[in-house]
Amino acid sequence: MARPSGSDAGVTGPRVRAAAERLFARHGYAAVSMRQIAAEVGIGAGALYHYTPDKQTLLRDMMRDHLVKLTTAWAQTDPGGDAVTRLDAFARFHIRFHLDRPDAVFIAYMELRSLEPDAFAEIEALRKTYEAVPEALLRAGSATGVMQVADVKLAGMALIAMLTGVNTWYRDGGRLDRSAVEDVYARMALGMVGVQTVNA
Amino acid sequence: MARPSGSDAGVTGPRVRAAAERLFARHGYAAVSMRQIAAEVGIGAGALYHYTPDKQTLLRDMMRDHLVKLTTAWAQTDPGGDAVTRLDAFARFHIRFHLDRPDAVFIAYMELRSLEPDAFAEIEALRKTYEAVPEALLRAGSATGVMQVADVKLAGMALIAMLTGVNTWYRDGGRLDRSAVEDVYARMALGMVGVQTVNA
DNA sequence: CTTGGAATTGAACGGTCGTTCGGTCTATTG
DNA sequence: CAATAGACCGAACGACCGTTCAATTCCAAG
Repeated sequence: MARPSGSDAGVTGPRVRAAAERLFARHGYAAVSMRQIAAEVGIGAGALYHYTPDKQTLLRDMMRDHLVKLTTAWAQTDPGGDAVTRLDAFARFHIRFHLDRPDAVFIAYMELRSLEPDAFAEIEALRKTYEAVPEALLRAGSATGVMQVADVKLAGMALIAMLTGVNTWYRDGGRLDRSAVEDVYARMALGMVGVQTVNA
Repeated sequence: MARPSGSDAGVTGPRVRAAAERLFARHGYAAVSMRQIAAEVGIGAGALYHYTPDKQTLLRDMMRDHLVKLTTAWAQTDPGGDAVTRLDAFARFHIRFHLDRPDAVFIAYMELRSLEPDAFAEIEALRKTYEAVPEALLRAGSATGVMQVADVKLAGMALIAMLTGVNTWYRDGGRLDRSAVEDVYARMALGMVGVQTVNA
């Protein structure tokens, strides 16, 4: 037998990427076999090669897609205006975006080491593009004196690490919902750079 | 041939653990073979089994050692006294301890998924023990009113994520040395919970 | 100087890996 | 209704996996 009824590249392609994302996030790139991905989709291992030239490209494409979406989504969300408003918006955006796609986030952070040199360089550049966002924002707030930032670069890294950390513990249906978490973190983010907020 | 001259379990054992730690951190547990570890130590793969019953135990022991050392080291560093002093000390301690053993830290954070259920439960419990440290500390500062903490649990997680994040970018010989990094982060940690520090 | 245990080798086990490919069937096009 | 394009199967490739084990050699104790 071959080519079973109902087969359709337009459907199978996305399912391959989705299955790979789930499995890579759960078990790690190296620990997941092409046969496992294929089984999840319900096809033979050989058929995967209609959708990706190899396993490495599957990973690379998934990381690039995530990072490109991340930066373009912020560009569309950035409210502009004063630095405090923008920082508040950034903190909330980052948490929301990351909580919406935990698997992609996990992979983008943890599988950098699984990338071969070319792919690593590409992905690393995209990551740095996003890291420049809070940095520019803090620099602006620092320049106008509304924020007290001892070191813009460090504060930017600290901010991202703090916000991304939400993904390690947040679970839907827990004590706080997403918007409550956003509130608490936005306030801490502002406090971190010396902006006091009302309502203790 | 067998048993070459100079062989010594007292020397080889630690070298096996060190090689495994380096390789697991660099490439991930699943991506490292017993043969690679053995080659790094300069012995055959079979000889590894004099030092560990299996690969999984190698990982488990390494994670347990790290987390036990982490909590006992804080117990010996905790200055006691008021919450602000202790939080400052905690931030500095966490950064220093983590920068001193980046491989062990990386593994403890990233290879939880590589642990089989029993091992996972043990390691997870140790991790929670340490996470309770900043939480208790923030609760104390919040109770006396010297800190403004909207949510103790979240602030504790945010603090740890922020501090651990230093490991992702810090390199010796960079723009700032360790104590300068400690200064900046300790200040941000205090700001995060509403404690303003002098000297903007 | 002998002897026994410890450290190690290297071959071997069954299994899985990523990837290739010839053949086969289905859906679509003309 | 015939032909073509392409989705898929399943077997096969060589390589490597974690682990075991008999054989071998070295070191230390008596």
